[in-house]
Amino acid sequence: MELASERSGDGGSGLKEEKSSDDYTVGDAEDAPRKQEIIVQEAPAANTERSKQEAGPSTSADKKEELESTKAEMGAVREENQRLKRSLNKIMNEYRTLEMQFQDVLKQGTKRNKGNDNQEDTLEESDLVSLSLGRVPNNQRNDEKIKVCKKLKDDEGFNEDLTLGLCKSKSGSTTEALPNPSPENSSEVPKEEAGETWPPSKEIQKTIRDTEDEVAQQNPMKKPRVCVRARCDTPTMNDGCQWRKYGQKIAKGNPCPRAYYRCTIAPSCPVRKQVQRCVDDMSILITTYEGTHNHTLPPSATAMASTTSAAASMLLSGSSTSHSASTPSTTAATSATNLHGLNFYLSDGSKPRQLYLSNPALSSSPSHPTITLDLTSHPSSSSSSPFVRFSSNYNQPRYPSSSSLSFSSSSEINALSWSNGFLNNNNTIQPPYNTRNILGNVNFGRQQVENIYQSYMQKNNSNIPSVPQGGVPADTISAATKVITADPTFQSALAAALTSFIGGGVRGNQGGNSVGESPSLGQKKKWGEVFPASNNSSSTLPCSTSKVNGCATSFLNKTPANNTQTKSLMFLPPSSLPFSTPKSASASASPADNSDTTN
DNA sequence: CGGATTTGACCAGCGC
DNA sequence: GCGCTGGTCAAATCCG
Repeated sequence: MELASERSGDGGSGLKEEKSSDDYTVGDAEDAPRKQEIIVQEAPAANTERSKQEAGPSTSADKKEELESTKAEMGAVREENQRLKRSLNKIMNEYRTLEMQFQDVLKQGTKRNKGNDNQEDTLEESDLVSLSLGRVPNNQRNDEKIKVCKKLKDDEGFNEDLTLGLCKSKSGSTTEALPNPSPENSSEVPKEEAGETWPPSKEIQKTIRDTEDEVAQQNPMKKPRVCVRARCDTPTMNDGCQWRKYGQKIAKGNPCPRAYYRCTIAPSCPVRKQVQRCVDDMSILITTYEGTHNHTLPPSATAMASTTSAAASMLLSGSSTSHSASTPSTTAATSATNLHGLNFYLSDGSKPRQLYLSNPALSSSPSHPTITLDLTSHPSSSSSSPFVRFSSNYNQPRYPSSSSLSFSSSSEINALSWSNGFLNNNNTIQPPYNTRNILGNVNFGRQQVENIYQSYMQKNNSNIPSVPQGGVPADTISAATKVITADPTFQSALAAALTSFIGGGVRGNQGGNSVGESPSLGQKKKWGEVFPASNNSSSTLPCSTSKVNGCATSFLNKTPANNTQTKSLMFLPPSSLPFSTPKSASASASPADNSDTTN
């Protein structure tokens, strides 16, 4: 009832109409039980009404009519209920099938790699559903995952296994799920303005702003934000984009000022980012991206762009799904998201949770859905299990969902380059979090990651050179790869995320010949310029907007020392990293690595 | 001199 | 309605 009206009344964006049946079922699923309640509750109410009427002057014909209409109504609701149940069952069957495939691959991989798995992270396993493409220590691990699945399935509020970790998407593209099909969402389509130079005329700027305002008005929901947490000693993180600083403010609760940047690659690009040090750990740089690039991105920026884009899309579609909930504030909403073709199910939670956002200031915008990409290692993970984690965070009760996608190396050996590369420290100060809601937790072994990455890059005709292969059993890799590549949506989604991390490292591995970098961006700064002497973050805090600008994030901080350790995936020598310098917007384009680009 | 950065002022949203 | 806060603007300043 309420549900139906909300759904139909959501016209404006035309989004809902495009939602796949799968998406529907997510929201509907949750509502199914509620509908039953309603049905049950309705009957007595109707009876009461009838009894009142009986006492009154109404005729028996009227009563019959009313009774019949009520019955018909109930019947319709029941039918709808049944339909939803069937849809859910179908989805769950597909999910289980996929899960089984993964389990098989994992078992194969486990047999070959026993002994390397002791280093596996000891995260709150019972709370994480991990789909590991890498090494999985033992079958027990799998059992645990299955248990978790069951546990989740049994979760109250869910009529039928609604808490999916990963699910093949049946719906259309990510953009279809965007509530607001504004130009921002068409980052892949080169815009005419892309060739224009910044600063556009004031008229143009005004026009742009007006347009944005209109869009904003049409969409009460504010733009989703993608928050990237990374250890970084330099004031800003290099993300391959060109940024122009337009403001700085000291936010409440954080002594370090927050810097505001605009994307200057295209004059009309609405993308903005905020950069601030984490108040809890000054070595952590929190970069928040908002908006979607409406222009082509330099190769170096596309990786993170797709990742953040996907993350943003996840938020958007998640929010749209949440809209379907009849009582958002109380629902354990399970939202599905099409993340580059991959459905990330934002699993429920009775309360909104702040995951990984250790900087309240950055998450203070109440109506900004925020997804956090935590590139710092996880506090409770072992030293050899660095994490890169996605977590969405809606600051509203209506978005009580969170999800995480973590990339961790399972074995110490294979984790070397990863952990040393981008996930160097483990002393991240992060708020305690409840992983109960984290359902989609994917662990990848390095080799698997590389294969996925390669596959993705090939698929996308990337210039980025392939990753050198390591010594992981080929069939293990191929098996995992097979499964992954068998599902293009899964592949693309994973790749989108992975490339954002690997990209810089891989390119850098080319010893400065990185093809993917765009010299045009003027990022010709040398390592020394980027990482001025001090490794002491406190002295180089962006707080004071020092002239040091580019930051490859801590991913690379330890790189030089570790280059010799790994036989494959290594992170570049600093000199090959085109970091930005503070003094030029064009220089602030950082083709290197981790970046952001929101879409 | 042109472009980027800095920084105080201004505006809008939100909570009380 | 008022004050607080986040976000943005734009003149001043800096730098190559």
